[in-house]
Amino acid sequence: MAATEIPKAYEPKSVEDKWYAEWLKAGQFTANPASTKPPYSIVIPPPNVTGVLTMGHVLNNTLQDILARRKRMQGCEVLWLPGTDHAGIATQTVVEKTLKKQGVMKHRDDLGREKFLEKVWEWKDKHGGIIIQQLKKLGCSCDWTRERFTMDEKYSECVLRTFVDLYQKGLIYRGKRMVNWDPAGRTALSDEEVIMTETQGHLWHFKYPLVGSKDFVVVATTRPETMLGDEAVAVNPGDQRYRHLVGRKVLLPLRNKEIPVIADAAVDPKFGTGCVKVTPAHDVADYEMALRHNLPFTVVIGPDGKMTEEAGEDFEELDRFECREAVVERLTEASLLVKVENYTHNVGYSERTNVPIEPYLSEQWFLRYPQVPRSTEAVETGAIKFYPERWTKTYTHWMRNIRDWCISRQLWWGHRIPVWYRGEETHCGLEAPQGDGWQQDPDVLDTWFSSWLWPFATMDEATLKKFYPTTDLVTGPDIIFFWVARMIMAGYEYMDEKPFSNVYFTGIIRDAIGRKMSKSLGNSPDPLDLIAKYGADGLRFGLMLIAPQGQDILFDEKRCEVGRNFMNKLWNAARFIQMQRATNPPARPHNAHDLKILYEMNDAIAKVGAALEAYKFNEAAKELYDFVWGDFCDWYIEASKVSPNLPVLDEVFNTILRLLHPFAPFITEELWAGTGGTGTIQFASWPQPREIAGATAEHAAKVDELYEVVGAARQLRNEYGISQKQRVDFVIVTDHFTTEDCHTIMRLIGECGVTVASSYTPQGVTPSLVTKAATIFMVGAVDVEQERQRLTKQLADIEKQLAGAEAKLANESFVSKAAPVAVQRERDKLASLREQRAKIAALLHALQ
RNA sequence: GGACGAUUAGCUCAGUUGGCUAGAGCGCUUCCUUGACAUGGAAGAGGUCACAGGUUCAAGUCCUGUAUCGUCCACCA
Repeated sequence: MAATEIPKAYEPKSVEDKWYAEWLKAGQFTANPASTKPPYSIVIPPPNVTGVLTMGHVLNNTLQDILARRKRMQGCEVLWLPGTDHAGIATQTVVEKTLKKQGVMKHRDDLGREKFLEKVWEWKDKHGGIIIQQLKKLGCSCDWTRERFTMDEKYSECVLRTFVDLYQKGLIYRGKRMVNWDPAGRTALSDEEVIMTETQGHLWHFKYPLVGSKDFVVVATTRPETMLGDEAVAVNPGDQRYRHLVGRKVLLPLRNKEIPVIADAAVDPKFGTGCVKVTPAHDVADYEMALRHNLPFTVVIGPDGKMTEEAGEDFEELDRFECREAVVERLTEASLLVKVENYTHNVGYSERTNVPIEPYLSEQWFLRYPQVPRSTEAVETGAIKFYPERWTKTYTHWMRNIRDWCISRQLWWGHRIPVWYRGEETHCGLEAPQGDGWQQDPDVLDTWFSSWLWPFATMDEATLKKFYPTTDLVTGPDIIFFWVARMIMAGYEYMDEKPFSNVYFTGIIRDAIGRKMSKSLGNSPDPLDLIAKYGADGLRFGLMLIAPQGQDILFDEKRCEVGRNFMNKLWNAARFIQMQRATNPPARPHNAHDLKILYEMNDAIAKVGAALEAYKFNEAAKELYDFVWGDFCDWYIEASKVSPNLPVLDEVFNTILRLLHPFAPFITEELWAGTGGTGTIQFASWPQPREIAGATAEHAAKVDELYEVVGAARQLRNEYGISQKQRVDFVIVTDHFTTEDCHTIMRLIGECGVTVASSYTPQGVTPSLVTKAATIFMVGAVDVEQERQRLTKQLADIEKQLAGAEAKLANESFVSKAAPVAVQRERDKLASLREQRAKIAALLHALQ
C-alpha cells in the first residue's frame, strides 16, 4: 500500500465489516477438538434470545473476546461457545404484551397453549438472531458453528433427562408449599427472583373481641386484607400479659368466626402488642405456625391477586390492595381500629413484573441441590477461582444457607415438566407413558434449570473431551446464585468435574450519574450507535480503560472518544512509518532512542502480559495506551524524524499491533495487512520480551534525563513566548550526554541551534533551567524580572524537596532501620538536589 | 440486623508487597494548523488522599473507630 493511499483519519466502518466476513469465511473462530494444541474454552453467558445488545453485553463480551483472542495468539486451541437463552418469563411476557397490543388475544388462554407457543417460536425466529448479529458487530470471535439455544432439541433432551435423573435420585419432589407467587405473571418464583425493597407502609392496630367477654386483644398488621383468612391469634408462651387468654377464642371481625388464641415461641413479645394475627395461607411464618397447631388454611387471595369467595361476599373479586382499604374502612366504622402508624418495612417484589409478591400456597416442584459440600469447597479451596476474590464470601454464604429450589413455573414457554398423571398414578420419564388417560404436568421449568447445564449440555462428545472443563467464565455478580453456583453443582453432579476454573465478575455499567442503565430511564445508549460513531475497536478500548476489576462502571460516551482517538493515533503512527518506508532510509546502528524504545517495548510486553494474567484488563489497556501514545508516538516517532531507523520502527509497531489485537481486533488486522504482516494477525505469536544489547533500565533512565532537558527547553520557550518556529539557540551544559545525544533531540525542541559544553558563562540575562543531568540556557532572551521569578520559584521547589530529604537522613532511626536501598536512594537524591540548588543559586546570583 | 465495597484534582478513576516531588483521561488556561495525527502537538493551573485515633524510621497504602454513599443477604407481624 502506498503511503498516499492511507486516509488521514481512521474509518472503521468498512474495515470492520470486511475483516469480520473474512474471519468467518476462513473459519478462524471454529474450534477443532482434534487439535493437539492446548485447549482454552469459554462458554458465553447466553443472552436472552429476544434481547438486544446492552452496554453490559458489550463489556462482558469484549472481555471474553480479549481472553479468547489472546489465547489463540498464545497457541491454544480456542473454543468460545456462543448461544442464547429462551428466558422463560421474560420472553413470554414480551410476546404476550405484543400479542395483546396487536389485538391477537386478551389473555394467552384465548389462543391456547399450542397456538401461543407457535407465536412465541415465530417471535423467536424473527427476533432471536438480533443479538447474535450485534455480537458480530462487536468483533466477538465466537465459534458460530456451535451456536446453541437452550430449547434446541438436544439441549432440551438434556434438560429433561436431568430432571428425570434427579427425580429418580429423590432430589426432585413435588409438594404443596408456601411459594413466592407473582400475581401479575401468575407463576411461582424462586427466592432469587424476589427483590426485597424497602417500602413505606403502615402498621394497623386492630381490636379482636374476646368471645364471652367485653375484653379484646389488639393485633398489629401491615396487611389488613389478610385478616379475612385469619385462623388464630398467637402470643408468646412466656408472655405473662396474655397467658390467661391462651385456649380462649376471639371473634374474627367482618367474618364473624371464632378463632383460637394460641401460644407459639415464634411470637416476639416485644414487637407491637405481642399479639399476632395468624393467616396460615398468606404468610410464611404463619404457615409454619399453622402446621404446628393444626390450623386450617383459608385461602382468601387468589392466584390473580384478587380476593376469593372465602374472603366473603363483601370483598370477593376485589383486588388485594383495594381490599386492604375496604377492610380498614370497615374496621374503622366498627370502631375496631386502635391506631395507624407509619411503618417502613421490606416488601418482596417480582423481579420481572415488579409487583409485590404474594406468599401463596400451591403445589410446586422443588429441587434439593446436589453436590453442595463439594461445590462449596471447590471455591473455598481455590479449585475454582473468583476474580475479584471477595465474591467467594458471597458465594459460600449462600451455599451454606442454601434452600430447596422451586423449579416449576406456571408458564408455557419453556421445558415442560416430564411428568404425567393418571388418577393417583405419577410417571416421570422422557416419554409419555403407554396407555390412555395420562395428563402431562402443565408447568414448565425455571429457565435457570436449563442454563445451569450450559457448560456441558452445549457440547458434543468430542468437544467435551477436548474442552471441558472450560477455562474462564465472565459474568456479572448479580447472577452468582442464579447461574454460577448452580452451574458448579450441575458440573460436579453430571461431569464429576468443575465446569470452569476461573470466574471473572465484571462491574455493573451505570450511567454518568450512577444510575443503573435501564430501558425505562432511557439512559442506556445503543451500543450499535456507539459502534457506528466510534468504531467497535474504539468502543471496546474506551470501555476497557475504565473497567477496573470489581468496581461498577460509570459510563459516559466521552469514554468512547478516548478509544476512538487512540485508534486514530495508532492509524497515524502506521501512516508515519509507511512514509518513512517510502523514503527508503539507510539502516543504521541503534542509537539512544532506539535502545530506549526497545527497552520500553519489552517492559510493555511484560506489564500487559502480567495484567492480563491477573484479569486486570484496565491495567493492560492503560499500559498499552501509555506505551503507544507516550513512549512510541510522543517520543520515539518524534525522535525518528531526525533519523528514522526502519527496522526498529517496524519491530516496535509490529509488537504493538499484536499486543493490541485482543482489544482492538479490526484495526490491528487492517494495519497488520497494510504493513506487511503475514497471514492474519489472529494467529500471530503473542509477543515475548527479547534480549537486546544495551536496552536496559539504566539506559532508559538516562534517556529520560535527556528528555527532561527537552522538557526544560520547551518550558523556556513557552514561558518566553518563543514559538517552535522561531529560531533560538540553546546551550546545554552537561557531562552526562554526548554532543550526538543532544543533537538527536534538536528537533524535539523546535527550530534551534544546540551547543553542548562542559561549562558556560552566560552573557547578560540568559534564561536557564537546571535539570537532574544538565543545565540548559536559552541564549538571546530577555526579561530579567521574569527570569528571576522563574528561578526563585524553581529554587523554592528544590528547597522544599531538599528539606524533606535532609530531614529524613538526619533521622537516626531512618538511617539505621530503613532498607539500605531506601537510604541510598535518599542520599543520591540529596546529592542531586544540592547540586541543582547550587546551580540555580549561582544563576540567580548572576542576575543581581 | 449482618456481610461486602466505595470515599484521592472541577468530573470519572489509577495508585501492586508501606519508601523518590501522589498519577491518568476528560474539563479548564496559554501557545501552536511544523510533512503521521486538530480524533493532534507543547506548556500550565488544580489535591491538608472523608474524619479521628493507633502501629512504624516512614501511612493514600496497615490496624481500630466514626461519618456518608452503594450493593448483597436476612420470614419479626
